[in-house]
Amino acid sequence: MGRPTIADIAQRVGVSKGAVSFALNGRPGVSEATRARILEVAREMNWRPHSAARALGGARAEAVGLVIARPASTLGVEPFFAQLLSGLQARLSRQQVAMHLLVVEDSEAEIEVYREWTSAHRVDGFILVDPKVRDPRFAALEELGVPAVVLGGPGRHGALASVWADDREAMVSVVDYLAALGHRRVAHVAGLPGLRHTQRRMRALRDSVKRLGLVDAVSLPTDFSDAEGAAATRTLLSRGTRPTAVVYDSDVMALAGLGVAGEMGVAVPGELSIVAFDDSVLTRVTHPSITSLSRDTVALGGQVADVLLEVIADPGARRVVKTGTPRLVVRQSTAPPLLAR
Amino acid sequence: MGRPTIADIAQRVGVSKGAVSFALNGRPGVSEATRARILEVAREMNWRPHSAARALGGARAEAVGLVIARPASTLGVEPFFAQLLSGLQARLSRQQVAMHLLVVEDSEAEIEVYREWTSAHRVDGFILVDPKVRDPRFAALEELGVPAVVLGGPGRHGALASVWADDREAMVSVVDYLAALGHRRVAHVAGLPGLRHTQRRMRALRDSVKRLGLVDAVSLPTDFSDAEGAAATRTLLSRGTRPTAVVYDSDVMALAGLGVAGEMGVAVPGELSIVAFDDSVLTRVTHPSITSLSRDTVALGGQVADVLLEVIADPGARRVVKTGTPRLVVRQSTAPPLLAR
DNA sequence: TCCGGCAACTAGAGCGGTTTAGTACCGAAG
DNA sequence: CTTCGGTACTAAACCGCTCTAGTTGCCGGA
Repeated sequence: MGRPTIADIAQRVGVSKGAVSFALNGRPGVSEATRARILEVAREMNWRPHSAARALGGARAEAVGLVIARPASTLGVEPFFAQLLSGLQARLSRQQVAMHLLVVEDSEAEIEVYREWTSAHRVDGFILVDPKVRDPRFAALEELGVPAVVLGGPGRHGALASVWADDREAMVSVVDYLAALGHRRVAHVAGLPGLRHTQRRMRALRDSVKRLGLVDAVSLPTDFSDAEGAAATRTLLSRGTRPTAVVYDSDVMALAGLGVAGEMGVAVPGELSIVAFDDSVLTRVTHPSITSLSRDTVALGGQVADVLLEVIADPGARRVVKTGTPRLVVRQSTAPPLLAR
Repeated sequence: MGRPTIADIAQRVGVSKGAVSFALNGRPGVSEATRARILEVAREMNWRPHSAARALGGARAEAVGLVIARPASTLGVEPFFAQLLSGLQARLSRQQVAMHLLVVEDSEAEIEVYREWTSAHRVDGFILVDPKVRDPRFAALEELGVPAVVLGGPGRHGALASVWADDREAMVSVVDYLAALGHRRVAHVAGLPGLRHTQRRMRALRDSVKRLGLVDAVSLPTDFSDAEGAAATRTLLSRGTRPTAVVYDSDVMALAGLGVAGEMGVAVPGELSIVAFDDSVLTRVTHPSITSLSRDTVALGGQVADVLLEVIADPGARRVVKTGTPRLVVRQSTAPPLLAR
């Protein structure tokens, strides 16, 4: 015989399948004596629920979906995703909720996966990352009527819940700090240009530069890889008038930039100050250590999980949570520019 | 009406459910004309299979499971997992196979999850990581009769498939290299002591030291965290006779060790050579850059996925794949010891 | 003309649960 | 003694799909 089913239990106890179902799900309809007997036999027979069968009946899948439309290789490069996963898992696994993970080519494929997993009751909700400027995924998810939470904001995702950090404020605080140190030419090695938060950071930089009367405000978009981060840094440092400070949209790129500076004989922080927009082990252990905007990505993952579980429990709720604004942790890579004028 | 089912299609086309099922699954039993008509209506109605219903009938879940028994926080710290995931995803998503991911407390909980997901047809197979010295998970998986591949080896996992790298040979090559440079006191900041590969590395170090007639061969176990890596380094460097070279079981710990050396005024590589057992962006971009054993973790993930898919396709197959031995990439953190005697 | 064989299709059981409608029984109230 | 109401339980439908055992109709061959 294969795995025991409730029918097997029912037969052994001498009751009907229905009674067994009631007993196992702790709902009324059986006496305490019978319930105890059924539970005992179930344990004895090593019975376990068949989630597919439950799903057929319309029950929860006890899983959430995370579909990422990036080249699979970026998963490994950026600590961000790993930490996010880490935070998500910490919260989800406490409730015995699993996570369905898939990396796809593009948003179109991503939407297709949303459709499939939803109609197959494979997951109870989705986590949407990397919101883009005109993002077709919002509408798709709303149309499916499936619980979802958008990581990154603010607002404007229709009725979807979201968890977001204030990128604008963060960028402003960085530029303010650099300006206060005496920097007048600040450059920005940005991430993927299609992403909303990249756009927000670029805009915040431009606005700050104007407000503070600084000279330069170039933002170079990249794909977040160390290679493009290094290339962008090389471009910036090869110019006639170099920036005296560079803000990187990720810690990996900042690290790569630091390497390029060393290679080109540009002293950090003497001739060039470096700020990373993301904090991790990497920024702490290098020499010089890198001044970073620190946000607790693991905690962020936890919050996202929380909000998603809430929305799943009560699909009416529209939660928009703003997480703590990343705060600047000053380390050795920033200093007043030597040649301030 | 909710989502369309094959019954809806059948009604619309004017055939039976069975005919629709045959048509959609490309099996004989319907004429080409009918098949075309059914496929068209299915597309028109935006039909998608309900995987739970299929799973009930015993079909593939088109998903594999990865259950990790480590504190969720380590996921974010170590590039290893992120890269592994990256490689796994690259291969799996090509076949539209998803991944069920869960982080649990301990091996016991892990085994329980194996039981549940297996009996619920939630996944078609498992990837087992971090094989331990006396590991109850092998027997559990075999008993369940579910396809699985063990990452780490060699052999001795009963009938389970495995993918492994030769840790012993790798460690030997490191110690040989250090000895050739003139080092006589080599220390080892190891990973979790319960893991098989940690044991193998420790044994390989002891054997090499004996074979080469070196002086010292201490291995300090840690939990892979940067904190314990730093602490272990502090311990080693506080001794009366310091090691002149330290081998770290992970890149994060090597980085932390490098930081500690700087903090204690120990010159690298002058007074201390550092080797990392894992390669990633981290080791490349620091100053000095760190000599590392480089293995392509992303490719490793791909191989694991391949083997698992094979074993799922043909459960009889017992595949044991040995991946390329990590090779030493020499960078700036290793040099002959200044005070060789 | 009749029969065998095959292609094309149908009916319906089955997968493992959940859930609803219905039944049997019991004690208390009228 | 009947009636009511509640508890404890059963039988069976149902979820969406797969798959087997039939059934039908048509064609070719003797």
